[in-house]
This record gives sequence, C-alpha cells and structure tokens, in this order.
Amino acid sequence: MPELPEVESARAVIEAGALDREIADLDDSDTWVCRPHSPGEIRDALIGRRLTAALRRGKSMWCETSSDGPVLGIHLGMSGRIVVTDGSGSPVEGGDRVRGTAATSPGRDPAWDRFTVRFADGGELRLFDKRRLGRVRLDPDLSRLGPDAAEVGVADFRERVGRGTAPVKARLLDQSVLAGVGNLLADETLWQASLDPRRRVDTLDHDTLTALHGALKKATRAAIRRGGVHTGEVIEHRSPGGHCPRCGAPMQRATVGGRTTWFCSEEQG
DNA sequence: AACAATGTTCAGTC
DNA sequence: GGACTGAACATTGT
Repeated sequence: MPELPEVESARAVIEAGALDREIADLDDSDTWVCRPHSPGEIRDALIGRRLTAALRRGKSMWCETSSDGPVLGIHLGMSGRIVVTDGSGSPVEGGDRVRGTAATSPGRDPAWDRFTVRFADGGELRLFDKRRLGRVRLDPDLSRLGPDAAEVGVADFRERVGRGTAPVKARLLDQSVLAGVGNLLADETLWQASLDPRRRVDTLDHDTLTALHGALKKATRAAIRRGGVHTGEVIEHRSPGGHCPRCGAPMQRATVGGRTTWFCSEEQG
C-alpha cells in the first residue's frame, strides 16, 4: 500500500519507536531485498550502532546512524510495511492514524519478514513485504528524486509538471519530477481536479496547473490524516461497474503511464 | 490458468 | 542527450 502517506506513517513509527536503541543483531540475508549488498554487509556496518533519525522524501525513507555510521535506506516497494516492536514484542503504534496493519495481525507469516533489525532490549524493526519488491540498502542514492509531493511549492510544481509532452498522469508518477505520488494518489488527485489523466501536460495552462497543485496537496494531506491513499473519495469506485461519486457517470478504465487508470467518463473527459 | 497488483528500473524507440 | 513507453523484476491474490 505504500505511497507517500503510507511511507510517512512508517517513518513516524520508526521515529517514535526505533531510535536510540542499540542494534544487537540484524538479518540481511535476503539478497534480493538487500541487493547489491552481500549477506552480512549491512549487519557488520550497523551492529553496535543506533538509529538516530528517520527521514523521508517521497516514497523513500532513510535512517541516520550513530558514530558517523552509514545511512540505512528503506523502500517499501509495492507491498512493504514497517513493524517496530518493544522489548516485550508488542508492536509500537507510533504512526497513530494508520489502522489495520496486516503486518501485525495474528495471521502474518514470518517468512514475509525480509529484513530485521534486532535491538539489545529484545525489540525489533522489521520490513514485512509479501511481494518482495521492497529494498534496503546502505547509503542510498536519492539524487534523482524530485521534491517531496507534500512539500513542493506551486511555482516549482507548475514548472516541473508542465514541462514536456507526456500525459499528465505519467508526469505525476515520475519520481524525478515529484517524489511520492503513486497510482492511487494520482487517480485521486486528477479526479479531485476534474482532469483527464491522458491529457498532455503541454496543453495545461497556468491556472489549471495551479489548481492541480492544490488538489495534490489536499489529497495528500487528507490521505496522511485519514490513514492511507485508499481513503481517497474516488478510490473505492475504481472497479468495473463503478460510478463517479460526484456525478454518477460510469468510471472509465485505461492504461496511462503504464498503469491501470480509472477516471470519470463525464467530468474528466 | 491467466491476469492484475498501492513500485522501480532498464532496454529500446523516437 | 532528453523524453517517453513498455517489459521485466518477485510474489501473492483473485
């Protein structure tokens, strides 16, 4: 489920529960998730240190470590979640507003823990990820990320999103343009702005881009506040037979920017 | 069985 | 080189 709002919640969980605890052991044996590191490389670099800060930009997050240690980069991929437990094994719910995490439910399979940091007090920080597209690495390269979608200013937004000829949705999904917008947040934002996802950005005027910026900010903040992108107004109507919750017209499906896209056949035409 | 899935990356084509 | 598209990646769920 991770788009910017979910990653922000995960970051908050780490910040609330995983900082300043001595790292006693670490499981980095999943060579796919931890590529290009070899097994033990991350462990050797972090044992004895502490995480000192949890930061985020777009869907990427990272932790600074004590004693000038390396940065620990974590990306949740398509299905990753962060679980932090205290010394007694109880999950830390520092993320507050986020509800119902499959990662902490009784039925979770430990085989889906792809990366685990064990603290000296017995608690853990785990990356739980069924689909295994999440990623952990030391000193990640974040240089190609655009500004965070929740922070970008309107002038910067217009300049970046309005450049080029791609469909507007593809532009919103490009992490080097803006960092943090995923498939659902893009659909929600474009629906809120009543914009056709297929519309080329070079046909958008100044005011339309300004309005789109406002819709993105609003949709992103609402998703963080309400606990995830799936709480967007149009999201539950993204299915065959779905109707626009505003005007009742049928929702239409297309592929834009390589992703399944749903939009109102009337208002976003 | 076939296909889609909330993400990123890389090869290939203008 | 830049911009853009589509397939591949690993795995699960429908």
